[in-house]
Amino acid sequence: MSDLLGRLRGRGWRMTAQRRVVAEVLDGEHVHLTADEVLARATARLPEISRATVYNTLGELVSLGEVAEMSTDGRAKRYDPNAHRPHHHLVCSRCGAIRDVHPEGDPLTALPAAERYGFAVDAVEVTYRGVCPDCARA
Amino acid sequence: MSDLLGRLRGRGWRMTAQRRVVAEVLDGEHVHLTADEVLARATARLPEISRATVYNTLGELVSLGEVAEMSTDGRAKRYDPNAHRPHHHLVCSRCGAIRDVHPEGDPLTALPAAERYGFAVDAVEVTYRGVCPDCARA
DNA sequence: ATCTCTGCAAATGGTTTGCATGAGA
DNA sequence: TCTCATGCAAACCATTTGCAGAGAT
Repeated sequence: MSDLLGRLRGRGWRMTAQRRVVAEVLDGEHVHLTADEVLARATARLPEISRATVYNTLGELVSLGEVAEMSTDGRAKRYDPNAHRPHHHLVCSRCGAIRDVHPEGDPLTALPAAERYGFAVDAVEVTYRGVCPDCARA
Repeated sequence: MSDLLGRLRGRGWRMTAQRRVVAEVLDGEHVHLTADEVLARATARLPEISRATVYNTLGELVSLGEVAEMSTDGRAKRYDPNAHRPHHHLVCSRCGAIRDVHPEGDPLTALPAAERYGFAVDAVEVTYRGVCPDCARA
């Protein structure tokens, strides 16, 4: 729990039952749910929530900068509530498990000026891929 | 030109007019086309090529390891023919322009063992984001 | 009271698939 | 010849949108 709801309230975000449930479902560490998974968990707590509302709310949280969209693997986008603290991702190539990681050093400095093509670089996304302990054991 | 076709022929890849055109369209440096763009350029050279064939062929090139799929931004996947030489991407946040870049040092070493959660890490994808010179000027 | 969020359902965009035909090795 | 790639169209999946009504501030 990293108090996503508290932060949202502090920003004067309009609160409704649906929006609260989406934020609750999303809050935590190492959480990377798809929109569909968010809908499923939200429906469990509040049956009268609709798919469109989940998408609307996710989109809003993303544009508020409170949730980050990961377009990592094939199909559906995943939503990561840890947008306020920069981190990277470690993904299992077999089962798709995802962990948040914090590399040492500033990844931006790894790109030499000669390789910047005149871009003003201000962010970097890093995804490490490998096999998780559970899959390695099996 | 990095001779994608030559490599494919060398691997005994079944050659047809359609497959050759897709490979030709894709070959080069800093090429990151969507399936739709590949179809458009392929159609210009060979009108009787179909969308399904483009998708089939792209999928096959990806599973052969000759082309890499980038799931970077929002909508459509992009296809990168430089899969044989590891590199990262530099993307313009405004216009979406993409360049291939080659950071110094091994990016894999940037992830401390204590942050690996027991994973056997074997690859890393890096996307730098910033504003390209053209957009900065405007 | 006002402003907007919500639900429904239909539309959209990207990608995949089934099947009969036709071309490669 | 025998296999497999192709084309067409329909299916699919994730996501977006229009609209009328309910709900929050």
